[in-house]
Amino acid sequence: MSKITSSDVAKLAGVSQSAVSRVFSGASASKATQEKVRRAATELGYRPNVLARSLITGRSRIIGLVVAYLENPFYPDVLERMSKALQAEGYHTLIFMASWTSDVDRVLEELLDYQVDGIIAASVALSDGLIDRCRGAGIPIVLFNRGQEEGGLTQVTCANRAAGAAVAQHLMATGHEKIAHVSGWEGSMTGRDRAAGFAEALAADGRDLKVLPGDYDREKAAAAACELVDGGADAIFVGNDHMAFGVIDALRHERGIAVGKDVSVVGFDDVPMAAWPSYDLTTWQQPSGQMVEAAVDRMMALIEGDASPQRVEIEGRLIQRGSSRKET
Amino acid sequence: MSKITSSDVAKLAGVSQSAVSRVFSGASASKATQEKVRRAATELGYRPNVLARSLITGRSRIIGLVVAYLENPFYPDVLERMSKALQAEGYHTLIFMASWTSDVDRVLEELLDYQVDGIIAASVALSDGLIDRCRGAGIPIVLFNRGQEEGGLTQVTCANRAAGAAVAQHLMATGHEKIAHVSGWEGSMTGRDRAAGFAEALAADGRDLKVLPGDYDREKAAAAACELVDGGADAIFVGNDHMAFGVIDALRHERGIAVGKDVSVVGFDDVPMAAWPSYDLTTWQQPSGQMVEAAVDRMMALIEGDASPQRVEIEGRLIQRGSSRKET
DNA sequence: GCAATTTTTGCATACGTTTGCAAAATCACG
DNA sequence: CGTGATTTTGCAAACGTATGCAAAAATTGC
Repeated sequence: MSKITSSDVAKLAGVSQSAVSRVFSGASASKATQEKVRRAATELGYRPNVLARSLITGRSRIIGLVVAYLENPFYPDVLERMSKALQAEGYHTLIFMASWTSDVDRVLEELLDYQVDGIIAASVALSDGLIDRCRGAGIPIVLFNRGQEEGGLTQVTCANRAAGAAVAQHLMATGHEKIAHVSGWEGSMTGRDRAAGFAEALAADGRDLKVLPGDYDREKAAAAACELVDGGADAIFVGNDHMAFGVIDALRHERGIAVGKDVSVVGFDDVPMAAWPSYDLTTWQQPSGQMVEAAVDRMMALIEGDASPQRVEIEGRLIQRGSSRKET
Repeated sequence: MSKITSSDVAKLAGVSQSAVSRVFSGASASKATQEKVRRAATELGYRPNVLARSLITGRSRIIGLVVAYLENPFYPDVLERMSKALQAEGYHTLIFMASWTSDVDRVLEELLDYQVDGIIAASVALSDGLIDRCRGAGIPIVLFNRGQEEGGLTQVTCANRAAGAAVAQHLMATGHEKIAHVSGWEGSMTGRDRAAGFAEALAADGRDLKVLPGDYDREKAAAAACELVDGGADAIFVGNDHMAFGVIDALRHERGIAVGKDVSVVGFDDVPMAAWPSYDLTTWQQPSGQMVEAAVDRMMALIEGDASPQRVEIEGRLIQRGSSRKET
């Protein structure tokens, strides 16, 4: 049973505890002591206690990552990238599942108890009270793939509005007549922006648009799509890939529709599965790598203190595949 | 800028700092002080500093979760459940990505630096040195969905051998002649057990078996399956669902094979996607809920100290769907 | 080889809690 | 109301580290 402390190492190395601390925290120390301390440390198997260190430095090198649901494969991908990117910066990830059932606030309070150096909220809305609290405690927040009007928070998203518009342009250019939309969740700005951009572009061409809510739910989206097609739609823009797969399955297997011929389906995200031949989904690519990079970069800047809240928008691009008609 | 400590609360409440501590750590305190302290605490917005508490109690209420890759949708599901289950027990999850590129050991050392109360390793092998180290430090380890001969560790897996055998029985009973297997990774006991059980059951019936390695990689598995089918196979058992989807896609779109008629494909895991009509995959169900429950339960017992290493095997069952022939 | 300067070192304190101990307060009960 | 038993309370010492400060050692210039 071991609890090796810096004092133990100090004793063995014949130096003071402070010397050991200095060697491991990278402060100045002579070659001689460096050597002695390192030797003693490896002999005893000593490693500094991060918690004790945090207590005194006031920085835990822990980032709290709040994520709502991992059913949509976009988020596991983001989680993996995020965790690795933070690891590379010497930070670690304390993860919190904020299923819309449990209230986010209580969960976030617990996060704060761990003295996290920052919070990244992926696809989760934060209450104003919480935001104030974090600001008071000097804990930076970065919103990932979710915008929020209030709070003046740093946020990293795709250029959703422009993307929605671009998808609309594409569908019009490829000769679709009755264009419809299965939207995300009304409470998410991300979803609203996509829908708004899409609607604007159609309106600019004098077309009207039928929208049904999908709420990021596969089944609900599938049902909505069926209803839209029954109403004569020949193109459906779906709020994300995860729903789009459900839509394709339903159209194909419940309605017997040839997706990509009779009806075009376009998704959003470009998760790996979108490239699989069974779906071959035309979709707007959200470059998760770039987005994660930006989020981590902003977080680091905020922690260093030399940054003010900022809205980062990553472009992305349309990936044309077989689920949508190519020619007019 | 706030850093409200128990002393601040004590001052406001007119009691000693220890009194505050006692109220928040659930020790005995009179109704009167309870009241005074709580009032003062909420007024100041005080919450105990978990790190400081951990330093003295020696328990961080953090569990380190090591996970290799989230590409296989089985793991996001597990991660979500695990994190929630631990949250419910008052623990939190520090996540570590151990991509086979970065060496697991270094990553785990960092985990230990955070004084985690336990480590759950999902689908990751631990070096003997690491295991000794953890045992020395009294940190319990639970292996999830991965066995390990050595080390005498607690592990939670599916009854892989029996499951493999059952799949073989099923394929024989439904009249398949040339049965083949795309295996997982040789380095994983989980994969080896499934393959072994499968092979044994076939051998018991006097049949031989062609096996090609899939290494849990979608593309590699797809190529292997094509090769097997070219060699005349009429049934393929694939080491997990994630690979099976690749296999189905390849057979269907590259070879033009009617999966479920010409060739049967059986997977392992029963991830949600397996039920989607585009794949409709016959597969062995690993009850992730039960497995997570067992893993967390074992972990709690180990932390309490009243448990010895144990191997838990969850049964699971075959889910018959359209990717395999039903009748003989 | 000596004074002036720089680097290295140890001492002591602080970080925000929990907890053993003994004193103080409260309670039960004749 | 007094005595003994019980509960509540404050004091002070931990937990394992970082760091300001002053003393000691090493380095430099001449």
